[in-house]
Amino acid sequence: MAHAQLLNDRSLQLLKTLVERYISDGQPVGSRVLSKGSELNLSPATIRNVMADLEEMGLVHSPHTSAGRIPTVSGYRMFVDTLLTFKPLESKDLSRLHEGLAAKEDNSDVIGTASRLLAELTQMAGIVTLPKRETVCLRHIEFLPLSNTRVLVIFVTNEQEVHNKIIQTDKKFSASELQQAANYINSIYAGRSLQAVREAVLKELKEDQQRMNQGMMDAIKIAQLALEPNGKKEDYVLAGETNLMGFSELAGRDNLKKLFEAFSHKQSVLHLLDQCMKAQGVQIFIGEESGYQAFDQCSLVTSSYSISDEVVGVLGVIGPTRMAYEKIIPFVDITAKLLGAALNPKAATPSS
Amino acid sequence: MAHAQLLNDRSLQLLKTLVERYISDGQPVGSRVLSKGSELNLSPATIRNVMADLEEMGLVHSPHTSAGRIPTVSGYRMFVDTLLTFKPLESKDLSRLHEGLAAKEDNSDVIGTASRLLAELTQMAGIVTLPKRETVCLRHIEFLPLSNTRVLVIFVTNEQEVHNKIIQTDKKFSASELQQAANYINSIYAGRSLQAVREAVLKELKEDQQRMNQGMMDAIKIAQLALEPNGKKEDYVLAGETNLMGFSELAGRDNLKKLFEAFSHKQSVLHLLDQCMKAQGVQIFIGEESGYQAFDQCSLVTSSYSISDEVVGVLGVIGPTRMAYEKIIPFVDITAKLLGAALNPKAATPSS
DNA sequence: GTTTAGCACTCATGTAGAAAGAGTGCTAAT
DNA sequence: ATTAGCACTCTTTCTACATGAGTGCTAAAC
Repeated sequence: MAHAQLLNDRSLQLLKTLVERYISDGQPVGSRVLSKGSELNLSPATIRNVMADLEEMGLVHSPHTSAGRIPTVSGYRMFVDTLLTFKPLESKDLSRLHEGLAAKEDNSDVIGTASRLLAELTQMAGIVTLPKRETVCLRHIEFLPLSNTRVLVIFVTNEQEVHNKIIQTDKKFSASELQQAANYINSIYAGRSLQAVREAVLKELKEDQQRMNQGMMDAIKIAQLALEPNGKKEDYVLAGETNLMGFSELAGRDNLKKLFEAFSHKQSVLHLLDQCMKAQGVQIFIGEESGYQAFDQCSLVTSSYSISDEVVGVLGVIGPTRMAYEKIIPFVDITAKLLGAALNPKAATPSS
Repeated sequence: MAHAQLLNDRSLQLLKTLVERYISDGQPVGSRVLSKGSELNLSPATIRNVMADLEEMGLVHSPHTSAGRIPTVSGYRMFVDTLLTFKPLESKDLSRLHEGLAAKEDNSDVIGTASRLLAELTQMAGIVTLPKRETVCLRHIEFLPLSNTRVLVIFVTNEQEVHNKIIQTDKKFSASELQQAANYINSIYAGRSLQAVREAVLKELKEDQQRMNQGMMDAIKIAQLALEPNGKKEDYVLAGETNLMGFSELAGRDNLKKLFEAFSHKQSVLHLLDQCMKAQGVQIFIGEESGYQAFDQCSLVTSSYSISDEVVGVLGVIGPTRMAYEKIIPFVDITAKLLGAALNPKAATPSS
């Protein structure tokens, strides 16, 4: 029977124009407009037949009997995967990006800027995870005594990232003892990766206790506490959430509320972004595909970004499923590349 | 004529019950319910007369001819200023507060906790500014060379607050030169207030150039750059914004959007909070009183909080004008006191 | 066999009017 | 000064009905 080739070129062509139309108008699209709006010269009746097929295959669906069709998640998926024809970035957007993400000497808030640019230029929400390098170099470490056995640890990594934490030591140390310990650690381990330092310290603790004097022992013990993996506080910078409040399709019920709650809990969002990090290049979650109810009405277009070929973070755009994928996808792609470039240390050549 | 004593006790009593009623029900309240709901045994007709008076005075207003009355901003103002009978905190709220704001050894995120507690227990949005002390003590300072003439400055203030910034120096310094400079500054200025250090450094620069050697000169110059007032980055922690999305009175039009945009710009909010800081004790902005359009539909109940009698920040609650002031006001008041106590350094007595 | 015209049918949307309900303002009686 | 009574206004809700968009199906046309 005729069902043998349901998914022929013509159906796909029609699906494509349907999705495009729905994205631009936001209204269910009927056979009439589709008949006029497509290259194919087909009558509405024929279109209706095709539509029935598409609906049977779950690519399209009707809110009610006498409305047009709107794409389902699978419909969108097929659209972005195989039918999409990308549109190049508008040059004004491109120049805004270049201007905002130019590699700067002063380490101003590039991540924040990227997020804001994503939001501003797409009129949706922008999101950028903080870069997290696997290999973090210890540059310098410092211990300061606080009350009792508490010690304030400050350490600098990767040339200019400052971290600090408070640890509890076994016994009370004086300022000068701590100073000595820090000197010891700095002299031996500065320049090596945190990971390596951690391992070396643990090894020292286990094996070589005999041949060390008390000062070295103390230093090693303190360092061990100080460099304990830090319950990795990943984080992201969100911008333009308010843009999402303009979309009527999100406004319904407490959709918007759920979404914003997800934003402030961060947990699930981070998990979602983590998945995107694994995949090289642009990654897209449409509606329920994300697996998080709060995002049911949203699509997420992301791309990982890299510093000197090492993937260190993810950035993307959050908006209604009905978004202009053909523009957004290249946009996110380029932004990721520019951000990577802006963060690249070798780009810190003297300028101006 | 009778108008001579428009604002007698009875009118005020009626205004009070009207506001209370409107706050609890959210519906315009008419003469009938007011007649039954008040101690005074008055007929609806009498009430209507009083209402007409109150309306004439701008304390109350009618959405349309045949609806009841709702309080105007002035009405609310009169209510909170002179009519309000506070309700004590519910004991479970109180214990939640104590539990969350107990003075802790580890400097966990007390500010964030306070904000979240405010939000959670009031079911509105909580806001807390970061504490900003006038007298900040320099504890320790450190300089690290970066590329070229850039230097990473790390300084610790008030026992355990770590700050860092990057400065541009005139000439390139080696690590050991910087180390010396830091030692010099630490040995002379540690323990004194930042303000004092800044002044002393400037004075040295102007006057005593002769009697110093090159190392001291360098140290002073670097310190001067490092301690330049830092374009004060005041900030606040907001929590539970999403609670605001539940209130229908805020949802109308793009009210909510404006409000959230204000939250993310921070500027105007900070200015508003600054005003609250000046006034000791609880401060209230009702609706338009704030002067910011975004807050037109909101009320803001704040209180400054202090560390050892020095006002260092503001905290508060943001919600619809129709909020339960009689509970919120004492609540904010107590929270401010508890937060102050939790931040008090002398509370860091050894425990557990 | 595919495409199309025609037609009955469904369903959302919009309009109009009627009835109900709530609350007021005013007047006159208490 | 207070209150009962009453006419009036305005919102809300419901029904009925028309409109229009879009469909599914069938039978004719290509």
